[in-house]
Amino acid sequence: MRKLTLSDYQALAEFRYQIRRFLHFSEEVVKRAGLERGQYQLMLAIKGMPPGVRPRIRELATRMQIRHHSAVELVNRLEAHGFVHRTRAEDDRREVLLALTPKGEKTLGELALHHRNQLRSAGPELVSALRRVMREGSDAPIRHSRPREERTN
Amino acid sequence: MRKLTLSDYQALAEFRYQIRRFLHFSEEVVKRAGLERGQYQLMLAIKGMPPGVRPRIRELATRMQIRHHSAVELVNRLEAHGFVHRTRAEDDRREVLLALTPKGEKTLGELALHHRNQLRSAGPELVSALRRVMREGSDAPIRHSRPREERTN
DNA sequence: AAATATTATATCGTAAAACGATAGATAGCT
DNA sequence: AGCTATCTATCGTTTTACGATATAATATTT
Repeated sequence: MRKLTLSDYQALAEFRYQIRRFLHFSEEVVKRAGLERGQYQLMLAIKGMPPGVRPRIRELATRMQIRHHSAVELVNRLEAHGFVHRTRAEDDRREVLLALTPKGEKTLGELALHHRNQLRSAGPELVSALRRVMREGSDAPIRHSRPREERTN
Repeated sequence: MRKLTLSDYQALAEFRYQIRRFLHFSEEVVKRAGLERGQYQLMLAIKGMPPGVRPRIRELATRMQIRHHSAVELVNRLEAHGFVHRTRAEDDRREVLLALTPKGEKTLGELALHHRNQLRSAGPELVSALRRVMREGSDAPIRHSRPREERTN
């Protein structure tokens, strides 16, 4: 808990590497489909919104962990390209509700499928990298006597 | 395999959310320490480089999944702030080897500790979100008869 | 009901991080 | 030696998010 060992650093670095690999993959696929990286994620957030939550701008901003006005800009671009459309909420007319257009549905469907497949194959490595971060330097003392073989590939 | 169910989308979206939460946390902590977000990661990559690999620019670019010249710029800024220093490799004088300065070591140490603690607490959610992505829509048919309760919190 | 505060969305100018194109320097090959 | 590949660097640009600020609708207070 006090200080980190070299193995801790390696675990953290490996985890970061795995995340960046996934994100990099994502960016590639998304760009090849003609979208910005955030656009896919926002569409996914709309479609995959937890049940019972209305897809407002603010809600999406939270899910994206960005400021609401950054979400606005993203939605502007998505709408301009016909992936999404806005509708004012009837009850609270400040709210703007987002929905995917058929075009958006189609594009999202293809991209999401790619992503799931990628995660199916890259998932285990990601999990084990994270597990190692969580495990390293735990209360249980590290067995220096028999260092575990860590394979990078 | 063919098409995605709503549950698939929710799983993917939840996973993305968890990742963004972690990255957002990271960015906050890093910025509060006066660094850019990439700077911590690059220092981590130097320190946590797999054993036997020399910390060249190119190697770090790979680990960061960015172009080498983006890594160059990052290193420029890191060096300018005294976190890192370059040395030419003796044998191959094209190579630039990176090393952390004492200041860099100290800053990295603190940040890495925060990150590990965060991953200790947020890790399980991340793992389960990923697990769900991997599991959903598997060969095993989905039991529509008794829908599983998914809790979001 | 008017005044005020709060919440939701939007606009504008700016900054940071990465990129593409390109250059320069060293090493390896024939 | 000359050609090619590799490693690092520079420059100008794009992208993405941000801060500051604005507008509109709703809620609260007096």
